[in-house]
Amino acid sequence: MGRKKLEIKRMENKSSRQVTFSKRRSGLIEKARQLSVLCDASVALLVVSSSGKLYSFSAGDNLVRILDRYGKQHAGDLKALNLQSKALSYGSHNELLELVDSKLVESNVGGVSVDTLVQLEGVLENALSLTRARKTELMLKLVDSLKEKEKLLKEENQALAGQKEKKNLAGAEADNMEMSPGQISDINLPVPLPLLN
Amino acid sequence: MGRKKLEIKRMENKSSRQVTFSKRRSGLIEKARQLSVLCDASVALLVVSSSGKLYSFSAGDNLVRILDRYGKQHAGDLKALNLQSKALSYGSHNELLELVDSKLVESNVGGVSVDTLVQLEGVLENALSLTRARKTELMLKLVDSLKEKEKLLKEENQALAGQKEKKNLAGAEADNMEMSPGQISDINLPVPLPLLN
DNA sequence: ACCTATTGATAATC
DNA sequence: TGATTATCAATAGGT
Repeated sequence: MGRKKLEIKRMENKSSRQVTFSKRRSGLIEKARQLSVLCDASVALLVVSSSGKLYSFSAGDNLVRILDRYGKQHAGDLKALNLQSKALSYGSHNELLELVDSKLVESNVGGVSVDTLVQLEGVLENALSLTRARKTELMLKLVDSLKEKEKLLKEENQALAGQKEKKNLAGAEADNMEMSPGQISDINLPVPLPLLN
Repeated sequence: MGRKKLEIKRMENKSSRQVTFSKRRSGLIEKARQLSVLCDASVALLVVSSSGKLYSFSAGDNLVRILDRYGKQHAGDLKALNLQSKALSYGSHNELLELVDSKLVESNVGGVSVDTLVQLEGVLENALSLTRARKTELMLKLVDSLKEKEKLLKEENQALAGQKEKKNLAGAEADNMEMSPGQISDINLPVPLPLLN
């Protein structure tokens, strides 16, 4: 559609190519918007120019959420491309993110209230803290039970060694552990770790 | 374009909405393809129908690679806003949010989008995930070392008990632990926990 | 950026 | 769905 029929192949003239890129990109975005509105759909559009500049657009839903949905349906593909970690970081706490996103969408029209975001951050962090705390608590129980067991075993061990000494007059070679309980405690993980690095 | 001018608003008739969805989706994809070929660009397109079905298309490059480029580009935005380092450092969320706030006010209309903030959420979550993962890893090491120690103690214990039996002909009352290793393993915390509840 | 001759996309219909 | 076609919309080339 234009003054001349245009073959669909790479335009050789650089300037007209740029002009066409700009025009058609706008047109594409408008079409995407219309599709979204008319048909109640969500559309995400990413365009990378030959010079590497990125243009993104979304309608009907937040772009990140659309990408996330794609990520969920193609976890295998992502894994193959070593992007799994990203997918997982979104996926595992997906519930929360969706909550956050919905709240964001809620307060979208009047401009996003930072106060709302602060509140959401709080909620998110709270939830994560809760999870961490719970996990830590349970793991600490595990560790405690193991230490307790170790203690009992050592006591029994010593008792047996004592008996052995009484009954058997030969020397004993017990207590030959490489790690003392003190050393083990020093591995000490429950301490907050530096974030990333 | 069609027999009648069509207002761009949600089509009420369900069946015609579906037909239009299908047609316009095809048209949009064709436009995307043309843009890619004519202008030597890469295009990624994700469409989610109102029923939740996902359609994806890409031209000029692999879809996942385009999405990945988006992720990197976005990371760049955050970095440009000097948020990345702060987000990754250990500072309080309030501090970070105040920074976000000020940046938002600064570049009010043109710059920072909700998408960016959502991405920020992702960064924070990622960081927290990493911390949790590291903590878990170290705690697992602790647990492993304790289990190893337990195993050694038990072995020694049994050896001593065996010696005791040999030397001392009376019966033995060893192995009287309340928790078997199996029971302890069942506490099993390293498994991802449900978020909130 | 703006203009318009033209081509392209598509709404209604079958 | 798929095909047809009267119309509307996008845009190529020019200014």
